[in-house]
Amino acid sequence: MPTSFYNTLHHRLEDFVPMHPGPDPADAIKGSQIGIYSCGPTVYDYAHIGNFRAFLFADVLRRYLELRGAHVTHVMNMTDVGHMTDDQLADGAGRDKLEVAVEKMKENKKQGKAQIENPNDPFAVADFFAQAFLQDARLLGLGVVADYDAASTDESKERIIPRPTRHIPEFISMIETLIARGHAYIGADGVVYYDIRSFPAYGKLSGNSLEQLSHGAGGRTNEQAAKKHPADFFLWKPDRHHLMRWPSPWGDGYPGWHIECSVMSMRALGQSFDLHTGGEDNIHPHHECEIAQSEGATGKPFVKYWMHTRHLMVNGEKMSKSKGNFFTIRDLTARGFDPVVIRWGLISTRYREPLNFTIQGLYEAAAAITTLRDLAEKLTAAVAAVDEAAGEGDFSSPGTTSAPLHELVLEPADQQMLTEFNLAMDDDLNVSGALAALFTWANPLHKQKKLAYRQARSALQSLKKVDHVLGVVFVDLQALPQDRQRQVEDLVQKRTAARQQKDFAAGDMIRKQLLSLGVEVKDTPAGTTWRSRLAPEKLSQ
RNA sequence: GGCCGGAUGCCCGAGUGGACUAAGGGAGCGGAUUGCAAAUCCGCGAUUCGUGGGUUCGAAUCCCACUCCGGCCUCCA
Repeated sequence: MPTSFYNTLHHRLEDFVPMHPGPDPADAIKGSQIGIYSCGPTVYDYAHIGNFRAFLFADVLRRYLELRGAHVTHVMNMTDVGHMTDDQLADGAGRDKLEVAVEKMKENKKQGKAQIENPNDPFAVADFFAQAFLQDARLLGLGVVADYDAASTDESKERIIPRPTRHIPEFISMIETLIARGHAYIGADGVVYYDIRSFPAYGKLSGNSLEQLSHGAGGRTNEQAAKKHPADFFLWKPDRHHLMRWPSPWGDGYPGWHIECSVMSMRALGQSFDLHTGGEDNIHPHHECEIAQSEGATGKPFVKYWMHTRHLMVNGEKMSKSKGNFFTIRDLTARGFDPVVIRWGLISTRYREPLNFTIQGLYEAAAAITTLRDLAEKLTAAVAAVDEAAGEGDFSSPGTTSAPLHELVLEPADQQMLTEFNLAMDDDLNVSGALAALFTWANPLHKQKKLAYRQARSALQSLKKVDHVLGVVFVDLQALPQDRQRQVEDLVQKRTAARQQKDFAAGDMIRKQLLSLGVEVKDTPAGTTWRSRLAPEKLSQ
């Protein structure tokens, strides 16, 4: 069963074979070294769920390859160079986006809701939103950010999540190379342009020909006397008045918005690497231009597999601020949805299908995750009971058990589930199909009253494996704030007291109160327990 | 105008020629359990896959036409 992905470069499903395969000829992914570069966020504002769909798709890809035994080096940029807002004059007219962000910050400061010390400093503004992004990404469990946090030096962090403003000299040097190799020229206006006619493959990724591009009916490839071809794009633009600017051989100015990914990806992953991901809007022009730049500069094939995710819709419409269907991660967590729910909502639809995001969908996600977490709890308890008796210690933390997890021989049912899960994932990351395999497996376990130790241990191990990809079961939920926790415990006690006196009306009232605090109680023969809900109380009509 | 996707039950969403009397999740309904809940258990629900043709022994799956929806074509994940 070959692993296949849809490669945008060739517009078809292709078997995935890593450039640096593992030792086993029957399974090239196991033990392979795989480089992935993902187009990351721009840090002019808070990232929204649409952005995160793209980042999470890359995360699922990366985690699945890890599950298959690959050593993945995952790189994601964070664009902090201000690019332009105006699409009518594509070659860098209009206002700088960071300039807009700076204005907004200044306005906030005036209104007393200052977010940073000096809102005039574009670097500080970019840094503010970069930190906000990292926070959101941690909540959603992006592996690349975990790598970043675990990295011990600034340089290693910079390889994992590079920031363009820290690599300007490298951009300049690549532009010089492109000029030297005849792929770039200085226009009559002093701007350095890429000469797309020097790179005949330009347009391959999006299925465009140069002919079509020059006659684009969108009318957006504006004729400019300074350029040789209307679709030539700029690499460096001298502009002494630009907010962020750096010295260069072509005058003080700023880089084009494609060069950063060419430079930073090759810097971390080498001149040729396996996978490059992004949103579908990146295909043209961004990735098209990246290929032209990178291959123009090195003369080598740049990326083997290009993967792009479809855009996200909200309630059947394009997400936009004016329609009121624009969500950030903090919007949703503030409403009481746990980040795991958001993660599930964004990954459970296959990346190449358009995703219609709804609040209803988040409730469904919460229900599905709760089922799996309940099962995990049951399995863990069954295993812990025996381990404790045998003095084997805590199974849930690897390394403390006498039998390391990876040496376990799995039960046939578990093995079958993993096989089916992988089969679906091998089919261009069919997450929905993979989840079906998981639930089909989970249901009988749920129903089973008593679990044998062997069975529970094997099942737990299997669930952990698939959760390496899903990242929603064996992760901590958002903790209640201290004061809220005390309030909850107090209420639970009051309820227990009321119930002991058979005052069920009072008890039920308190249960409702707890529900509105995001907490549900469970009465068992052993007593009352409570836990946080993954989704807020549904407003009843 | 060019290029590219999509349409499956109440909702989300697999399935791309025969094991489909269509996976899985959610919501719903009836019953068991419960002080009532939650969780769990048992049971129920698409003779049908946007519409119309065609190919085939056989189609959700292939072909043609049509309708509708969405994306990209130098802001965008």
